[in-house]
Amino acid sequence: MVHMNKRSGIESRKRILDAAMKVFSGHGYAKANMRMIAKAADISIGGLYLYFRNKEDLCFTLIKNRLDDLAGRTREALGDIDDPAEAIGKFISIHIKYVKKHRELILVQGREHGFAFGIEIKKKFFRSQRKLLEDIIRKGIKAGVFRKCDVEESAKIIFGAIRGFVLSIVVEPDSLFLPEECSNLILNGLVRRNNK
Amino acid sequence: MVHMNKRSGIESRKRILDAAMKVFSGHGYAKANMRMIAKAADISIGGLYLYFRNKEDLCFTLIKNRLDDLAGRTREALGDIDDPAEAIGKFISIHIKYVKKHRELILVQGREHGFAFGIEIKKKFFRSQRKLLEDIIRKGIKAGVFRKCDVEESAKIIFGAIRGFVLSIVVEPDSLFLPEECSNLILNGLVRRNNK
DNA sequence: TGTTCATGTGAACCATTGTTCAGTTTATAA
DNA sequence: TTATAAACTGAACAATGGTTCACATGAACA
Repeated sequence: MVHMNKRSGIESRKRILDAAMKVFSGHGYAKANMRMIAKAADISIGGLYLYFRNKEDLCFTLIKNRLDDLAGRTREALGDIDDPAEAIGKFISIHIKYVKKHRELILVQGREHGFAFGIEIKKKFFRSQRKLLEDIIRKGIKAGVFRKCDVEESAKIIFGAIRGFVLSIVVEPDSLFLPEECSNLILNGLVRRNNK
Repeated sequence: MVHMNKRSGIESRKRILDAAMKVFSGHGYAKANMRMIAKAADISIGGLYLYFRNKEDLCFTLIKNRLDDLAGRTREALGDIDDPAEAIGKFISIHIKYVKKHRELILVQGREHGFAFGIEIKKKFFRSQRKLLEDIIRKGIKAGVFRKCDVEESAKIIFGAIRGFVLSIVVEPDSLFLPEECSNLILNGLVRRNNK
């Protein structure tokens, strides 16, 4: 056995995160174990604990990174859009595209294992995303584009629907869920318009 | 210790299912263990295995029962509704109400533990529910009430949205998600109608 | 009374797994 | 070369938990 130890700490940490991502994704939190992650990261079991307090901390870090990333991308993308309808469409498409790219980790977050870990961080994320939606809706109503409605409740419902799209894509990766179709439904509904 | 054994088998099976429901609901699949279920069902650990092959089989039976029940209720409720818009509303409200009643078990199904158990049964359930939606949409288009659209894709999206409502309610039981508001969005969309 | 069998028991088995810690290795600098 | 500390190792520990099995119980019946 070749000894490959003595690498830079920062690099090892990254390797562990990458490996953990793969292992958690492939097996889920409960069935993934530290030995698998250690092997995948080409480090010893004990080595893992140099960089993460425990299994939970490791998974938590993974989730937090992803959520922060998505939140940042969303804010950024919405920055230069004025049309509320277009903003809603963008909001939806960002989320759908993000899922298709990071399907694996979302599988892990699901409901996996006992309860509440990372629940706080997730709730915070959801709240901030909903706030963005609320801003768009308020703007849309003020501009006369959207119908008058309870802004908070609507944002909650729309974000709920998006969560459903995300979940469906995660569970059935082959299903289409074209962003345009999804936002078309949210924007225009199922009922036929008079002027068409 | 009083010996309470020698009860009818069928009754014991029911007691076990009730107990399992409570325990799985309260702790999730992974953290629930056979000892807890045995105690809650007032039976011995070994006794559990007289009625269910293993932990998975026990949980699977629970889920299957619930899904069959919901599928039956849906079919029944939609039977005597002709108006497509009303049918969509009913479909949504049935699901939302069902979740609020059986929140616990849905928590268990989530994504819990490794992979695929009960996945087949769930997929079958989803397929059949989507079929119901497709029928409603097709009828609505034919009647000129709904806009022309890809029926299958629309059903998938709407069912996806409903899944999101369900998930949101499960995770945040306090949130409202009024059925009327939800179907209003699905039916009419966010954008303001001309005639209003 | 004695036999049968469905029903029930729970200690014990065994595999798994998160975590620790006493010790090893190597880069760096004095 | 030697000392120091950061990086790393993996056997061992301790707890958990699904499952089994040899045995017990009691209702029904001959």
